[in-house]
Amino acid sequence: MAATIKDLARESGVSPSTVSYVLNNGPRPVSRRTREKVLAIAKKLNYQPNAVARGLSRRKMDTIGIIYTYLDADNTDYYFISILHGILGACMRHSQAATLFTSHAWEDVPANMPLYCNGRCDGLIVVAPPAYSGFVQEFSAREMPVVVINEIYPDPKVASVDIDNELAMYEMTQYLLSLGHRRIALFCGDANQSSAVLRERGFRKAFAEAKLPEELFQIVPGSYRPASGYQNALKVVKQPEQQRPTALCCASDAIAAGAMQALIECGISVPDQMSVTGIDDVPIALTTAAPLTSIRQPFTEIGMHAAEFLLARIAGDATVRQELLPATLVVRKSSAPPCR
Amino acid sequence: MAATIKDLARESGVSPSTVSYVLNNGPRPVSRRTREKVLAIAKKLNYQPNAVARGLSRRKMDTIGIIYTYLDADNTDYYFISILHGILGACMRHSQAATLFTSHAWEDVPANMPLYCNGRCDGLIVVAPPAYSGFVQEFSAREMPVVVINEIYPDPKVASVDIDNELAMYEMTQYLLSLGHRRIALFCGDANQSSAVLRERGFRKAFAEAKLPEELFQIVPGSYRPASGYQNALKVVKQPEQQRPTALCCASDAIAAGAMQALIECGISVPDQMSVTGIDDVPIALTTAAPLTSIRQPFTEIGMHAAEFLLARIAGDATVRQELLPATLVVRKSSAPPCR
DNA sequence: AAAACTTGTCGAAGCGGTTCGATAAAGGCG
DNA sequence: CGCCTTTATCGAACCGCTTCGACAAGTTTT
Repeated sequence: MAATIKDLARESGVSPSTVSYVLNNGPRPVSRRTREKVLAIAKKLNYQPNAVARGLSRRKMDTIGIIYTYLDADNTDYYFISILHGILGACMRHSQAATLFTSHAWEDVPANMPLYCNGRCDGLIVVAPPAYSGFVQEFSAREMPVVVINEIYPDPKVASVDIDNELAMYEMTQYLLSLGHRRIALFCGDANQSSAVLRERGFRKAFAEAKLPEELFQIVPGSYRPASGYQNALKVVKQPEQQRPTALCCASDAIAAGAMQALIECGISVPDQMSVTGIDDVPIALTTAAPLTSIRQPFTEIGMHAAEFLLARIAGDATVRQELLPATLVVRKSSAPPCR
Repeated sequence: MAATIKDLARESGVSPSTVSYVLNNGPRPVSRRTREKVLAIAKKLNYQPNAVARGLSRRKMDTIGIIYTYLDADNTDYYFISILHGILGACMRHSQAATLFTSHAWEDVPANMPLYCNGRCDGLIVVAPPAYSGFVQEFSAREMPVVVINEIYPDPKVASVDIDNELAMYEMTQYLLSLGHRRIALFCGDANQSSAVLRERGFRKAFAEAKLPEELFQIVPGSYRPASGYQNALKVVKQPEQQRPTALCCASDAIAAGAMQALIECGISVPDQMSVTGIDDVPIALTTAAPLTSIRQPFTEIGMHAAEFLLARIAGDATVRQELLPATLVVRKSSAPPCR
């Protein structure tokens, strides 16, 4: 069995409390002789403090929880793992552990609320919940610090990290317009994600500012998955060539990859006959038939900042931050001026 | 503050121990009246047992740990997230939490040994460590149950889950030979992963059984990343057409995607001028210029089985299982008979 | 009817730490 | 040299829950 603080106390001839003071460097001073003796014995016994006992006593487990749902591997793989990487990096730097909570659907989350708040975690990061989910505020009611990733929560008391989705799509649309495209289709993401709503808004804004008539663009609802892009592309392709858009502006790289697959199958070459753009800049963007023009999301930073915010709040910092991180346009070969 | 078992006891006029018996259905019997009274109060106070106190008392946290390293997002994204999905699914079914431990390199893992064994976790899953890492056995020495994913550990006392890598590559090679290919290049994965070693062995075995001379195949060392496939493909392409292989048999889809990118850039069409195959069957296999012929790894099942094994051991089952899960060939458009 | 269980409950100890109050020894100061 | 402060240590209480021993009351067994 693992050595306990009592074993150390007995072996080194001092009381358990003194051992504790040595191990934690305080809060009471310890004489040099005692300190060295205890540390030597600790090393000899290969002592490791029990995190659970420590957590119970301090009411702090040095652990944060991460809540997400496994929607669809095609969609969430790179996105989630990169954010996770950012979160875990920050956790490691601060010697914190991370516990993962998953469920099949966001609807299951409220029922598990007690699970998240049973003392195991000191705070929570919620990754990409549906727009403005109500359960987020319940955590505050339970005095559980929370940071939301992937949307800026309307309640300024909820910390959140995201990119400026509206601006991102605004810039992408402007870029396509600057190439000379006039008829552009927007392939939207899941309407229940605030990112999808904001991206659509950015798209419309660019058109409005360019004073182009609404007839020129098509807003095609869908989801963030490749299948959505595939199906929507097939529909668009059926349109008579006069009305057909010259560019598909997709709300994600996954959508764009699906769309491009459909175009290839229909014998439409990218970018000669059709430009295609995505958002996210995930690895899939590099392996499509024509590498994707996209907007790079700083996933790792997003995760890292979220974790840093959360840890600061847990440590007592009362400021609630809501942060938009910069996203940058990456031009590749899937976009070109229209040939018509 | 959250209600404790003492609050319940006071409110319902019984002792804390009786409350505990009610909440846990035992181990002592409780009268129906008392039970109902306590449960009513618990509901009224929105009581949630503190997992940390419970864990300390029972010496069981209902948590498993997952150890992995974040090598490279291009490589590990889908692979890891799918395994994670399988693990978490099993955890949720058994009401267990999962804590993630990451580090930049496997070399850092031994130093963190105490962190993994400080009472936080009841057992560990190690995902894809370098071949036969020594630290795995240290866990056994600390009486910490462990399951290794991605290799069958030589020590039969270490539980492990994997596919039959040798057989998988053997079948893929046989398939290419059956198409009529004779000159085939194997693009290997990281030599320190046992999967890479076994896949190479399967490749050689197929050639040996077909009684084909060794001159016909080329074994090209590399890593599991796309860049490795890209660079190795560029080298292969430079060979005079007479000696150049007619098929690139890649040890992973990521390698194959990189290789295909290079072939496209060199104007070599797949599969007409060159067949390309992968292993893993991850989403990237569907978005390459020609969809990849690959071998499907049951990632989710691998994770699920690993978690089930681990939880069974934690629950007291002494049997140590080492399991090979079936992997299946998926033929797509990146492979065809050679044209020469 | 006494002995032997069973049922239902309580108090106390324990899990492995942290931390507060008390205390003794050592050092500083007028 | 007393008085006060600082330093170093100990014992005990506590974090919130589980579980064991004890015991009273009710139920069987012999």
